[in-house]
Amino acid sequence: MATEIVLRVRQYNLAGTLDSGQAFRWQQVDDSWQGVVGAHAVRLRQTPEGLEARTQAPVAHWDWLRHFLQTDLDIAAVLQTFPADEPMRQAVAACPGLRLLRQEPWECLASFILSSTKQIVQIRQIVARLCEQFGEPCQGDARPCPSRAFPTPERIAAATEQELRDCKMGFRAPSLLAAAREIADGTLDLEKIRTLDYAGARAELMKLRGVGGKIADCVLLFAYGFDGAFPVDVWIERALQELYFPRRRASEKRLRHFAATHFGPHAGYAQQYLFHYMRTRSNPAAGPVAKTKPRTNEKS
DNA sequence: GCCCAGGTGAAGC
DNA sequence: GCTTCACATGGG
Repeated sequence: MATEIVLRVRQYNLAGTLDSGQAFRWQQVDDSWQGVVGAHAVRLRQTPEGLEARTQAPVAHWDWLRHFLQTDLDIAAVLQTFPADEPMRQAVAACPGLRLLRQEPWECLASFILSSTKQIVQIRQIVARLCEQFGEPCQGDARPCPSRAFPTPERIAAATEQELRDCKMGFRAPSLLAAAREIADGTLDLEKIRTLDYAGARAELMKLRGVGGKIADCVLLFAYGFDGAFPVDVWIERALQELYFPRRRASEKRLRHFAATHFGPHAGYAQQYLFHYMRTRSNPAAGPVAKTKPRTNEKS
């Protein structure tokens, strides 16, 4: 049993990865990142050797952490499959070592149900309230700040809509409640999703209220490892429009088709680099990003 | 105050 | 098929 390990890994940008809008429970504390993986409260730190991890309570092994962080993935091999165009080159250069995590499906699904038309900072706040309210405390001494596991579907299913709304999730509360109930009563089997192909898995998730194509793709990519899933949100739509179709307005359907054919077998990875690039390329001190509202056929 | 946010679903044409 | 709108809430 141990509480510390160093995971030797290269080309891993821990801060970029934990802060890139795929997971919502990681908080920077000094030079470390504090979060919860399953039932484990853990603190991570980037070192020259790799990633140093410290858990709140002793653990028998570290497979759960390697899996979550995907430290065994050959990122160089993934990058080689990206199209050799200028936007991708810049996106990768903007955050070398950016990775995809492999999250627990329920937590990922629930988090992204809560994500719609919310800024990432607000999603974090809602998820934090939800965990504080309904999550089981993690083992070990949690001072100074309490750490809790993500609440189970059963626990959420047992809550009232008003209790969920009290976590400030607004109109997303009925969707979260319905999803929790379907999983708790076995109507939806999140483990079975693993056995389906991409289209089948996506269709299965989209049966849930409040889960459309975008959220389904996020869950397929961030929790199930469908690398071809390519979530298109407002940032990615803007990225594709500006970087690949600068002269004419492309329909959403056209953008989706382009995304599905241009970025290769690890399109989801490419998407994450583009997303992070778009979100961070503007200098906050220089003011907001120029928001060009999509127009119908700008005259050049 | 105003605009927008890792959207979705329903209603209108 | 496409466009518009409501839906809660809060950051900037």
